[in-house]
Amino acid sequence: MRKPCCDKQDTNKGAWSKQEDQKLIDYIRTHGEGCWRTLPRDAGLLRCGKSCRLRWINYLRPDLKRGNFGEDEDDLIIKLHALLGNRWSLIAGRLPGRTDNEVKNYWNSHLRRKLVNKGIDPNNHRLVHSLPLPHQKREAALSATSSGSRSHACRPVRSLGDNDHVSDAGSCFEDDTSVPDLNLELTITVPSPSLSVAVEERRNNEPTVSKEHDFALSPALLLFR
DNA sequence: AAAAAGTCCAACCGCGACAGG
DNA sequence: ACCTGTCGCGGTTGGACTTTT
Repeated sequence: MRKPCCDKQDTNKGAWSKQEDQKLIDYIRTHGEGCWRTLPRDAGLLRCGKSCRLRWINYLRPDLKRGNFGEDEDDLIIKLHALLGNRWSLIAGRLPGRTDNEVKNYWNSHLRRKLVNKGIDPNNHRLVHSLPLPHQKREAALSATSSGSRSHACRPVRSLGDNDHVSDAGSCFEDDTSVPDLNLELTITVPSPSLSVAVEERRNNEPTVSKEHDFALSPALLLFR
């Protein structure tokens, strides 16, 4: 049995108050991020570290770009999802000012439906052969929302066997029914330091089976660099 | 106008990865 | 090599808000 991450009886849960936000902001401004475990106590917050981290990353960080997603961001998310699956942190990493939670929510509430309406299966980004009839569209769209069929989204097909072979890139584009117009080189222009680091690490070290790294040398993804 | 249904999003939970002892 | 603590991620939930009936 795993220990709880913190002493739950002494922590607040639910929505954050303005005072709590301010305490967290003030503390991080002074001391920087890090050591989420001790931060709540040091900052005088009755929250668990996880909760503080989440609040900061998803809501309080000064570099967050809030507001509606643009068409270009939509396209980019769809393309990255086709490539990476539900690895929201990686996808968000390509969208400056967006968080993984925000991207995930946006995908589940908007983009899934958008794809379904275009006759594309959001799970594997392939064209659905029999497009829904107009009266069926709404039903299909609804069933694709987060509250409809929660989860079961696309994971890139991988064969992580003993040799750690990765086949992410081809997973969603294996046949002619996949989304045909992906042009990652044109769309993605700003190299991510973190991704570059990941790739460099992978080059310098022994291969490891790691969530951060296992896609890094995928041929298609090397286009990002 | 009110109830029901649908949507959105902040926050929580559980798990895996990883570092350090 | 194993254990433990911490962090980060993705899945899921709860409830506020909006739209439809």
